[in-house]
Formats: sequence, C-alpha cells, structure tokens
Amino acid sequence: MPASLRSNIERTIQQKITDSDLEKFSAFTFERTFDKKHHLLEEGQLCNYIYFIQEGAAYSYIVDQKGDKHAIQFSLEGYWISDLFSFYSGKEAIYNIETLEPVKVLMLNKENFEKACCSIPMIDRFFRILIQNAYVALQYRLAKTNSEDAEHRYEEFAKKYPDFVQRIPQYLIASYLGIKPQSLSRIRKERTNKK
Amino acid sequence: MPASLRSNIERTIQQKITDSDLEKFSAFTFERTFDKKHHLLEEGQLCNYIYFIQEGAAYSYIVDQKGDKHAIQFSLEGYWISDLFSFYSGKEAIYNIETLEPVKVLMLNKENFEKACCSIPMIDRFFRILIQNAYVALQYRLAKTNSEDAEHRYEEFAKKYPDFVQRIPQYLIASYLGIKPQSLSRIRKERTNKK
DNA sequence: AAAACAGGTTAACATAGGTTAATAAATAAA
DNA sequence: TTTATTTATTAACCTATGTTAACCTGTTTT
Repeated sequence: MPASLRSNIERTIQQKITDSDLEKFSAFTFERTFDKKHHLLEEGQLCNYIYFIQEGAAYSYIVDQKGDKHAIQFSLEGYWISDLFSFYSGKEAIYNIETLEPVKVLMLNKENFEKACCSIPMIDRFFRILIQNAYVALQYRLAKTNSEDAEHRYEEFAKKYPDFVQRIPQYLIASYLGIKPQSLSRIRKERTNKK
Repeated sequence: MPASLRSNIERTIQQKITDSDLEKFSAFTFERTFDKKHHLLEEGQLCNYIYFIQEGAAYSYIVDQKGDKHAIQFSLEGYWISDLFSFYSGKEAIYNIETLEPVKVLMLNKENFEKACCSIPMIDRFFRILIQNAYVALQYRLAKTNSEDAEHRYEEFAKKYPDFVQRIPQYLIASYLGIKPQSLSRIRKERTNKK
C-alpha cells in the first residue's frame, strides 16, 4: 500500500480512503520494475493493464504515416498511464507506451479492474472521477491547441508542469505541443532573450 | 421515453435496456424547447444540466482573448452536450453552449443525475461508458490535430460526420478544426479541383 | 423592395512554424 | 578516455495557414 497511491486516490475523490479499502484494492494490483526505454505497450498489441507509476517516468505516443512520434501523455510518479481505447474495447492498441526512466509500477489488469470497481465502491468512484478529470483536462488542452500559438502553449505547459520540463526530453515536449523540436528550440531562445 | 434516447443508451452500453429502467430514468429528466441561437449556457455561469438533443443542433465553444470563437463540440439529435467541467466541479463555466437550430432537449440536472446513477445501475454504467468513449475519441482527435495538416483533418471530419458538414456553418467547422474560415474555403476549393 | 445581416469566396500579402542540413553539446557505450 | 549515440541548437530557406479586405449570395428585417 504505497503512500503515493493513497494520496493519488484521496486527492482525486477529495476525501479519505480507509486502510481497509486501500488494502483490498492493493490486493488486485501487482508491482513490477522495468528498465529505461522499455515498451509497456506497443501499437497493435492488446492493452491489458493500467499502470500506476510509483517511481520513474513514462509516456504514450502515436506514430504517424511519416514515422514521426507524437507524444500523447506524460506520466511521472503518482500518475496513471494506459491506452484506454484498447483497455476498454479489447481492440488493438493504436498508441505505444514507453518508459523514459527506470520505473517501478503498480499494474492492474482488466479482470481485476472490474472486480475492484464492483467490490469497492470508493474505487469505482475513484476511477469514474479520474476519467472525468482526464476528459475535462483533455478538452481544455485541445481548446488551447486550437486557439493559441506554440509559444503560449509552451508557456502554459512549463508553468503547469515544471517538473516535466526538467525530466522529459525537449523533442518529446515539442511533439506533445504539436510542433517540431527545432521550433521549440527557437521559441525557448526568443523566450530567454525577452527575460 | 423517446426512442432516440433508448437507442443512444443501448448503442453505448451495447445491450438492451429494460422499459422499466428507461422509464425510471426518463422520470429524472424533463423536456424543453429552445429557439435557434439560444444560449443554453454562457461562460461564467454554473452549468447545472446535461442536455440530450432530441431534435435540432447545438454546439459548445470557447472564446479566446482576441474574441474569436473556437468550437469544442457539435451535437445533433441523439447526442449529449454539456460543460462537464462546470457540471462536475460546480465551478464557473469556461465554455458556452448555443443552439444552431430550434431544439427539443431532455434536461437532466445534477441532483437527478446523481439519483439516477445511484438508483439505476444500468444508467450508472451508461454514463461511465459514455465518458470513457468521449475521452478516447477526444484523445484521438487531439493526436490527429497534432500530427496531420488541416486538409487531412477536414477530410477525416467530412467522412466521419457527413451530416455535420450539411447542417453546421462552415466557419464553425473551421474553428473546430483549428483553422480560419478562409483557409477551409481554400481547402475545399483545392479538394473539388482534385476530384 | 430596400436595406441590413450572415455566411461564403477570392486574392494579395504576411508570418509562424516546417524542412533541411550542419554543428554542438550531452550522455552512454566501449 | 575515446568513441558512439542521442539530444539540442542554429541558420537559410520553404510552405501552409493567417490576415486583410473586397465582393458575392442568400436570408432576415424593415
């Protein structure tokens, strides 16, 4: 029962979770470690797990026709990551998930996910709120992508996720923002010139 | 108990819903009609409802600093629309929702939403799957926004939502795609030249 | 019917960001 | 430490999309 999981749950549902519920839930998960650059999921596979990052960093991405990667989501310790399309639908994944650093993760498979949601109302509630929040955040991100230029998007990103800027390669942040690494480099240069 | 609601629910949960459950749920909703160009929600208000469109069309949008509108979501009959950020959090809306045609809607307020989810497991399940699907679709849309040019995004949009192309003003489709109306007009011209 | 308005098109020009390619800096491997 | 490999920077040039502004069509309003 890692403290980071408890605080993730309590922050999400905005109330305390009992030790008993947390223990019950933990029993459905198992812990594993992976090296840096390990693929937790590759396009075309079935995504059987959702991952909670206890230590390290990972990200999901899609590869376009040209072969370019586009980062979808970054996850440091205390965040969840998965390909929910594949996980929920049972269809082949269109995204990849790869570690950026050695990670220690908690893994929850589909069967246990269902069991946990059915047997622990707090956990059911937790996952519902988790995805509600994710949806709302994603909608906002898309709205910003469609309404602001790359410079503003980077400013907002750097302000919102200062730790990501430290630990995630710049070319991946660029792709997350929908621009090329050279452009982000240019933006950062102009930015430091201003200040 | 409108047939369009039943089929929306059954398509989403991929199974039949009993008349009894549907009736119970319907009792939590009420029906209203609004004129064309009516604001169902304005930025700064609290979003107290989620709307199911029975007839007509509506859309949500955000206004940027320059005063430009950016369409977030379109809803024709058989679709839901709301500002889930405001609805879930109880905070002030950052989006607007406006009708594009006269509409007949079913409205479900927050209190009844909670009651329906607690008392009708099928409905709880329905809303969970609805938002899961919405999240997955949104993630895909963002991935495409970041990886494809405007022409491809429009092609995909027109193929996926041919009825939207018919009924929704082109300048709103442009803003949904993250471009200016003039650019969409240019894209459509080149497109017809090709064929 | 005239006027006003909303939506769409076109064209000339401007610009943010992409492309290519070379180099440098940082990190990992030998 | 030396050599690879990965990541970041820079610059010259290119292109898709934005900007401005004029015009057109169809639809409300008066």
